[in-house]
Amino acid sequence: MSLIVFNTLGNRKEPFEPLEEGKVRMYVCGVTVYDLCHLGHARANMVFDFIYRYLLHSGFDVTYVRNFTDIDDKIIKRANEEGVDFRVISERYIQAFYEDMGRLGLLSPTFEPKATEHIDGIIELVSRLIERGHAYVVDGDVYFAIDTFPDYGKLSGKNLEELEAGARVDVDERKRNPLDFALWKKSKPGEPSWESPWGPGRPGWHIECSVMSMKHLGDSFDIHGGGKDLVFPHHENEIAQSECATGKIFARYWIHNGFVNIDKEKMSKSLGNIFTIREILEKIHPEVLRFFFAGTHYRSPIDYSDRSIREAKAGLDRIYTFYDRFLRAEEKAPELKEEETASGSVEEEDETALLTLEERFRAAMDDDFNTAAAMGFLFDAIRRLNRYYREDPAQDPESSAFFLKGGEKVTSLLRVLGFLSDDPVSYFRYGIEGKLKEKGISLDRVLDMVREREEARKVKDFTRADAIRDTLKSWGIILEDTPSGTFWKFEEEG
RNA sequence: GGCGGCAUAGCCAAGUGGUAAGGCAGGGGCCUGCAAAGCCCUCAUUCCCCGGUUCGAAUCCGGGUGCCGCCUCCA
Repeated sequence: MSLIVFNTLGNRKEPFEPLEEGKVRMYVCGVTVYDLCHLGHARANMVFDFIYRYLLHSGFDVTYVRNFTDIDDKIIKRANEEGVDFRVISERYIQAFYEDMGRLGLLSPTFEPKATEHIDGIIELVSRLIERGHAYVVDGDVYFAIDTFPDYGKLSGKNLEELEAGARVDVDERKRNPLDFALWKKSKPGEPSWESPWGPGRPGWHIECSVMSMKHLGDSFDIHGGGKDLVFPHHENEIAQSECATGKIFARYWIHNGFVNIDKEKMSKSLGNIFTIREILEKIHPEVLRFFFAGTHYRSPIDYSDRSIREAKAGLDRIYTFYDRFLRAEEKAPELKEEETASGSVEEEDETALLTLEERFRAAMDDDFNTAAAMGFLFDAIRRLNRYYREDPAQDPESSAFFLKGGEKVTSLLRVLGFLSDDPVSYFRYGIEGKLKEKGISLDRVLDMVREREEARKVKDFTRADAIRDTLKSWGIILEDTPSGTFWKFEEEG
């Protein structure tokens, strides 16, 4: 069993063989920090979080680099609008990025370099490209000459004639080829700039990724990732400039994630359907978003809508209900985990299903990180295990032992994908303050009512108990009576 | 116009040429004071259409149709 990944370079699945055995060097294009992160960023980063976590789980020593583009036109524009230094803008959004990604439960990459911290390296790489005849200086700007790289287009599957014919950009007369791109941009007066052999200026967009990836990962490394939209021109250009500078293969496996659509439409500023991560997290638990993303293969487009989120929440609720049962069982009868399995009360089919669970999970993940299939196996296991759950383990130790042992497996695999970072109670009450406030109800009031209802039930005053339950229901609160007490949570909503 | 991708139940979605995972929603039942949660049963003789290859195709090939993405800053 070994990992297969879909490589955009070549457009097919390939066995994954790292340059150095047991070690993976991975670079993922990060964000340009000029605004808050939206759902699309959430998906891209979540997808690579799944990949990162799975590679770690598979035993690889992973060096994961994700950059910040902290100097570019949009940042400058924003800074001008606010009348502040561009660093004020970039720092602000870098902090916001950390907050958002932290809340999404993403593991931190090994390195998170910033473009402005690598200006020397950028100048050096650009100089080398000029020396080697792959770049030329025009009036303070430096361009990469794509005609000097015969492989140009190999990633995106384009050929030069088509590209030139289809070029819609305004043709800059100073470029030798309309598709030549800027490595270094001369700065206009008042713009942030760094000294360089070609005069004051700043790096072009593509060059920073080549410099930062090679600095941390070497001239050649294993995985380079990003959103599908980066294939052309960004990644194509990175390959051109990197391979021309070093004469070596740049990244070997190119992984690109699909887009997020909103109600079947592309997210765009003009449609006004861009949701920021923090806006979404006001309403829904971060893991609901994680579950939502895990449900679709990373290369496919995914459609965000009230309905799809409601369905994702329902699915994750099921997982957390199971997790809650598992924790309770573990607390009640920890010794059962040590019990020998072979027991008459467990169906052979269920026993087998649990024994092969990890294998099936791995096979799915090994097949180009198929999280959706992996989740399917986990749900199958959860359904089977729920049959063996007993409120009182002492009544049926054999079943309970099976439930506990299976639960341990299932929860550990869920954690591989970044789930179960919360405890069940706080999961089910996520956003409680905001929700109660919206309805003008205090938490104490809810707690009192739940207590009062329990009292009423004890004395079999079911009319009173049901009345209270109905009232709570009208506030969107669902009650669950269990032998160990009454539990309450919010019902599903958008 | 060029390049690429996708079309699987009411919805979401996986699917390695061998006889359609899983989730959500729905229906019936068990459990429950009643519920909720959970469990059981049920829910695509069929995978956009038409041909072909094959003993056998959702999976491969050819031709349609329909969506989508990239080619311009974009995750």
